[in-house]
Amino acid sequence: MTPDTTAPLPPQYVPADHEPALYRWWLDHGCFAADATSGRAPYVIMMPPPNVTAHLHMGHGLNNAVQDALIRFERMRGREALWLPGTDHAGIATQTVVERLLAKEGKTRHDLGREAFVERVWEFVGQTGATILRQLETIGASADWSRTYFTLDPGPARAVREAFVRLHEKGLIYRGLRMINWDPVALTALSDEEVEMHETEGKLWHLRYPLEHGGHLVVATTRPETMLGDTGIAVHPEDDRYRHLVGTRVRLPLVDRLIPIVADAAIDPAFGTGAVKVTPAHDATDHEIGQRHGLPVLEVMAPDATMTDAVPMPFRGLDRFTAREKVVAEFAELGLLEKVVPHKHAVGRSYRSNAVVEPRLSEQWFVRMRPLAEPALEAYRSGRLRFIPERRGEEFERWLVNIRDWCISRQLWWGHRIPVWYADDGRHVASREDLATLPDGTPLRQDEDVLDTWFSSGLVPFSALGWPDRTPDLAVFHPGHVLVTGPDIIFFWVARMVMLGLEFTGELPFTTVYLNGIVRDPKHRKMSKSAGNGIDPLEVVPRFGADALRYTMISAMAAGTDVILDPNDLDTSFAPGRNFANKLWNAGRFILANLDGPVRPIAGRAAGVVRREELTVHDRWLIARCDAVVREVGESYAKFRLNEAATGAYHFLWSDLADWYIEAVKPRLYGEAPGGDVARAVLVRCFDTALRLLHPVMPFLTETLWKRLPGRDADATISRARWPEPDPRATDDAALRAFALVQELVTAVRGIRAEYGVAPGQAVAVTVAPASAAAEAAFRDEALTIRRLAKVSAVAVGEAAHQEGGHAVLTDGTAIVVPLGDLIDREKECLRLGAECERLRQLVAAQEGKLANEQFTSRAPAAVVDKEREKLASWREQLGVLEANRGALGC
RNA sequence: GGGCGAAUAGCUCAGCCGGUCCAGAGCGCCUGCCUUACACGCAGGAUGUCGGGGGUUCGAAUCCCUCUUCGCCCACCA
Repeated sequence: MTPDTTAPLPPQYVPADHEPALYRWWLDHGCFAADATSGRAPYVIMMPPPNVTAHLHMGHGLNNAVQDALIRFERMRGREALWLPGTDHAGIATQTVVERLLAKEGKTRHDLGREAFVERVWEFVGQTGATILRQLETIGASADWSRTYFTLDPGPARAVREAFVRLHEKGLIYRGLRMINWDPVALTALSDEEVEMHETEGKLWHLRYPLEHGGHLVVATTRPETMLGDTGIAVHPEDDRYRHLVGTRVRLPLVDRLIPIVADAAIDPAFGTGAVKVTPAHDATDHEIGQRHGLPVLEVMAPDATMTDAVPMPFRGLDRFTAREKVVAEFAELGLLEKVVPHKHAVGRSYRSNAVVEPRLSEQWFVRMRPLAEPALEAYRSGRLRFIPERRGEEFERWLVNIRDWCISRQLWWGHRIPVWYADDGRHVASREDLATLPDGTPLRQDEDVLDTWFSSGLVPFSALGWPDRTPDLAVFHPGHVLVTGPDIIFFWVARMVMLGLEFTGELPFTTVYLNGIVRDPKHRKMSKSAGNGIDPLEVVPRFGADALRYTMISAMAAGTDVILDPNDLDTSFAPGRNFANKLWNAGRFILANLDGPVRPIAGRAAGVVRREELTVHDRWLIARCDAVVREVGESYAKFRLNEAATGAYHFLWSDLADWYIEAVKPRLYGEAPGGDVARAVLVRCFDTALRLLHPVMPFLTETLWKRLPGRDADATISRARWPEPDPRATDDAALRAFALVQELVTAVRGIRAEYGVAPGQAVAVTVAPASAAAEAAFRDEALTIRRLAKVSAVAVGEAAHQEGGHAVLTDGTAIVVPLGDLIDREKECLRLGAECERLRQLVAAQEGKLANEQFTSRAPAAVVDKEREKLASWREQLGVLEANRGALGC
């Protein structure tokens, strides 16, 4: 389908009339497809695969808007741009969601069985995955959908097995009984990163443990229920309070078990009572202490965090928190509860189920991280890998320095099943599918567990391109360039990609990590569906348009800073984008409506090219401004300062082009002044440039308008148009200065008009006393502009001081007066001029002081001093003119 | 307990490897305009001890120290 480029344009931009059709047109014309055979320098961005658990929210909107802006920018710059999209199977998250759905039907996954359950999850992700991709389309994502991957598809799955096997063969993957983080709701092990620490106002219970031979010892604990599993007491070896007790025993209350008191240097004598109960089965530190002293490991808590049969009857089967209360109550009853003190401490919770994580001794698979971390650290420290903003790199570094082994097995059904097979005797015999039977034909049993989702995500920069095969895509599009993601997954994902990429491909998967901010509500809470403060992009796009959404977000976000949006006031939140989109639309509408016939080129050797002599001052000014903006915006994009790029183009379009140039040029377009064809040429050329500069941020609107500019054939697309480059020939300081004076003059007259309440329709006269020949020429050349924009009947050159009227002085010292007859109140005018003189006097005095200071003139750079001298001269000039005026008026 | 960041107009924020900032934007506010592109607009305007204090410097929103208030990350003190 080809968007209709001939239909009349309505005065208000209605995004829904253009965006969906245009997106389809882009797809049909292969605008986003990357070509591995083009030979052009590739530019690759790996899309952080959204979880298939739910629909996208504003955070995704922001993240993908940034990526799309970067990829479109590089595509226009001629790179073979590939934005590789995908979705993540999100093991634990997805399984949790589907289990909740099942729970509503009164079922558990065990009712279905593994195979049927997984089948069910596939159904679910088929729906959400499709929805997510459609959402990305609605915001204009120029991803190469032909290469879309899903982390559980056969390709990535093969990569996962290959990676596992290689790490295993290298001795970097091992299985072992370790203290791990256990989620008692999801019933699975978690990695350290998957545990979120929350500061909690808890309690520290001081419990008396009777000594075997009389008296008692007090221990402090935040988890009294674990005392049922105590197998020792530890004190610091140097602690004089307890030194004599080391080697003796206490009788554990409620359980009636004799346990030894041991000395261990890990104990901090200053904390609590200096005596620590040791529960080797349910605490990491305690486990180490227990090992050092040969204390038994007694499991008192089951995987679901209920108390096991290893505890005495009243506690057996109780939930851990019920057991806690009961233990405390019993201690109180027995007079063994010394005291309870408030205690703030960090409690770990599962990032998916939010359950309080329980340390648990468990047999799991681990990746030995130290050897993988070293090359990653080297890459960062050598500067080959950089972060924006930079300080995020320090977090990355610190994490790698303190890295610990990664628990990668999960007791889930949804995910990549661990590629390990066992014989019946429990021997682990193989890690390759083709060896899934023993030589004698006995079938082997595959490990029941699945891998941490992040194991497969960590491979996507190459697994999505066909690795381990040496595909053409892999050869061309790996390694990639920029990764754009949120700071919350630096460790989960970014670090793993870096380490695994270096390990398996020998290359960094990207060289720049751009961390975008987080979308928050006005109370600075992170937006989320569960908190009820989310904004749905699918609600915003139909109302304001994808371009408005994108512009609003990008312009509001300096690198790495958060974006605040009010979900209760979308009109205000998205006003900047909405208003600007409409402005752009109307500027385009105006320009297109005022074109008749072919438009002459303004540069090059083609026939009919506009000669420099044909250009007016405002023509030259706009061209020079445009060139400056091309320079600034290009640099801003290249430096990832997207907010500066967006707002820079915004001000050029709105202020320079629309407010000044279009207004100045109307008489020529309407045939009331000569040079209409030249005006059209300048207008089209600069508007075209502005559209290109804005295209990465506002793809739909810019394409819609650009297609209608003269000389475009049906298949032309701005998405692959050449990015504007600065043109040295466009530099024109004289024109910039001249038109700036005209602008000053117009603004001054408007100010005087408003000050004296001149009716909007009433023209006034103005007399100017130009401070230089250049100023005089500018006012003469732009007389029509001045007359139109300031509603002036005639611009007279002459002595201004003695005239009655509103006075002003421009920065170059040009005096102006607007005679206003009866409207002028001499007293008021004297006051105005007096105040202005006073302001200038102060500036001049301060500046004179500065320049009289020898320290300044001798130490500051000459350029700075010159600049300050110029300022002083300008202020003196202005002051002199104004004072002369006051004198002449008899103030 | 360590480490880091932020505090600039009523609101949301730019600027911050010192002078081009006599401090900017958007939104909001005030005044006047439906001027044949746009009232999602045009023109004009008001509003800031650049968190407090100290220091370095000829010169500081910008660098250093300190305090206050908010965030974030890391951490096995039970």
